[in-house]
Amino acid sequence: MSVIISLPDGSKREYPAAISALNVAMDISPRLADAALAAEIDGKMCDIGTIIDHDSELVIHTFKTPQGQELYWHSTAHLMAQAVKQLWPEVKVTIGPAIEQGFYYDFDRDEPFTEDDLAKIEERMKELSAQDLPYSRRELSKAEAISIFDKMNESYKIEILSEIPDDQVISTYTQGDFIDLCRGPHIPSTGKIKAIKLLKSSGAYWRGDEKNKMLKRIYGISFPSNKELKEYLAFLEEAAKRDHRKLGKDLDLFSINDEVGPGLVLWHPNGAMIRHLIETYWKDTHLRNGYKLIYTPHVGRSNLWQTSGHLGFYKENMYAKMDVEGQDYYIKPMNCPFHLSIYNANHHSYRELPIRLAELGTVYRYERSGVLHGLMRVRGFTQDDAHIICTPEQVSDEVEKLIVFSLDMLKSFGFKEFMIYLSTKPEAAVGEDADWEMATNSLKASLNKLGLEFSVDEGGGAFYGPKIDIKIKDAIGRAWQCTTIQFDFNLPERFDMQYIGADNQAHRPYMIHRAVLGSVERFFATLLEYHGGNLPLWLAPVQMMIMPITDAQLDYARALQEKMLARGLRCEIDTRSEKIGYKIRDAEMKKIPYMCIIGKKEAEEESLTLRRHTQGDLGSMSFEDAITKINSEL
RNA sequence: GCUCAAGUAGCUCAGUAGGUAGAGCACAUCCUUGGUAAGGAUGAGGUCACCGGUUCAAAUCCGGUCUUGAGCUCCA
Repeated sequence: MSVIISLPDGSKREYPAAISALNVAMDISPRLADAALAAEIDGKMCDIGTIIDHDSELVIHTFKTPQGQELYWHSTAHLMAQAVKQLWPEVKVTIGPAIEQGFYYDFDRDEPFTEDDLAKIEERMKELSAQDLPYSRRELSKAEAISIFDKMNESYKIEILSEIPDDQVISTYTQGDFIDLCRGPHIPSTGKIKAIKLLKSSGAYWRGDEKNKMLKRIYGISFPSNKELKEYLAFLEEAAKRDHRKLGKDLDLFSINDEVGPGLVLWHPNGAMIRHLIETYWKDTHLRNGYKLIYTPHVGRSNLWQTSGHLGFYKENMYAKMDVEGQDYYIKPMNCPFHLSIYNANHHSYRELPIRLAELGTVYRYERSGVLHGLMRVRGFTQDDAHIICTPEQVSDEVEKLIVFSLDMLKSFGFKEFMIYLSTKPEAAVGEDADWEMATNSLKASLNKLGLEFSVDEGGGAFYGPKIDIKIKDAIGRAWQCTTIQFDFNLPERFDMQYIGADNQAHRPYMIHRAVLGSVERFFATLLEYHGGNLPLWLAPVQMMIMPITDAQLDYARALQEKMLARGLRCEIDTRSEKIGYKIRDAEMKKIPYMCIIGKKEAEEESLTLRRHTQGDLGSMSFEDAITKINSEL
């Protein structure tokens, strides 16, 4: 009985009898066999040693495929657990999955793992890797599994087992003296894990629930070669340099201080200038795209929040009420109720729709202290908020415009890669099914029409409507939400919003709630990290520094500055009595895009010498040539 | 909010058998007027996060509070 195996490149191989995936890999090339970590047989992930006894499609996974990496890191997590159990037998193991970059394992241990502990564990892992222990799979019944882990006093494993259906086949993986409950598959042996680095330890709740016990988590990463590990560590180092908190301090952009309060941002002049430029651009773009700008108060009476429902479902995130002449007021965590109040101030005809109300609205939310993070998570922030109120017929057109509008705006700040998510109806939701369907479909249809790739988060929508989120990555690959486009079936109802249709009847409009940048603070942070502090010329707070070689050129420098300012360039002069090298170094470190150096020669010729940050000397030229050159970059 | 770690000059950091603080950069003044990433001298600058305790004596040891960081959880 022969076995025909189809490979991803479309080729087929025939074998006279059943054969292991590893042997097929060997047959293709010994190098592949060496790199092989697991097999995907007819779409199912299996150990590389799995015997194939019928015609199948086979994919061999190595560290080069995402699935291969995942297994590799998962197996490394097992290796780490083995090392920990050998060093501290009393520690209980819980779970240890692979994550996007590496793996972690949660342990139940009273004392935290110290730096020294991590080093010890890493050392032991290397020893175990050198022993090249095979990961061997064993299938057994639930009862058998329970008895094994019960003997080892691994109560967390018992808890996991107790939740698995009785008839399901349970598998364990053993390497050396370590046995773990695991679905698998795993890499063939510990020897494949060549380079290991344990990165940090921290606390984590059992099953992510803060009512449960706090476990001790260790994060790590591993690679098939030291070279790859080194590259990864270098990447982390590079990323740290781009951290917006560091750049914010170095470039004197913003600060957050204890006296003022955590999560509340102070914008210094340089940061404020960048923010001003972002906001001005934002307003212009919105006006050009049919939005109306509005302004609304920072506080509002409690009945407003009663109507909106925020006091019911959002109270935990709101600051405590304040008393104003016996009335309760709240500082706003959202802009929507104000925007809707503006809509409701007048009667509206279907002829006016869509109405697009936009505001850079500053909101305050009480965030738990542990979640604050630079400008990314703060307690007071400005949403680039807008509400689009339209008729059912206008919905898909509006959604499509909105997606294009959002992506265009993000692109104009230099961003190129986005992750798009579509979130659909959750279990508990308000609104008619027909509305949900119509809204979700128009979101999906628009994304498809625009040829955009997106992932669907089934049931991930807000209770009041489906949404599209666009995320941007920060320096170390963490994704942060910027754009959110959300349907809202809740507030139009609660605020009894209406428009008069062609039939002279009152109708309920559709409402889309959206933010493109998300919040100015978060966007500013991602922008800064994305550009590593080297902002595009149009966003640089100081675009040019004029540097006279000696004091003799000061007058010429001032005249030049005036001419630059008149042409709209943000330009300053370094008048300090320092050498040119010193001034240049200073301007380079402040990441000022253009340096304009003038000495005796330039003053006599009425010319200037330009230098571009990150590029160096551009040579001497006339004032007009310099302006032309600079303008070409704007 | 929880776990762990940390908080010393504007910034980056030294400072443990407890004995009332130190460097570099930045800043000020003076000298120097020097052509593409740090010229020299002098000086000023600190309630060692805050509150309490132990001690003859606390940046240092103990307790509490605040803040920051890494996570958990949550979100723009």
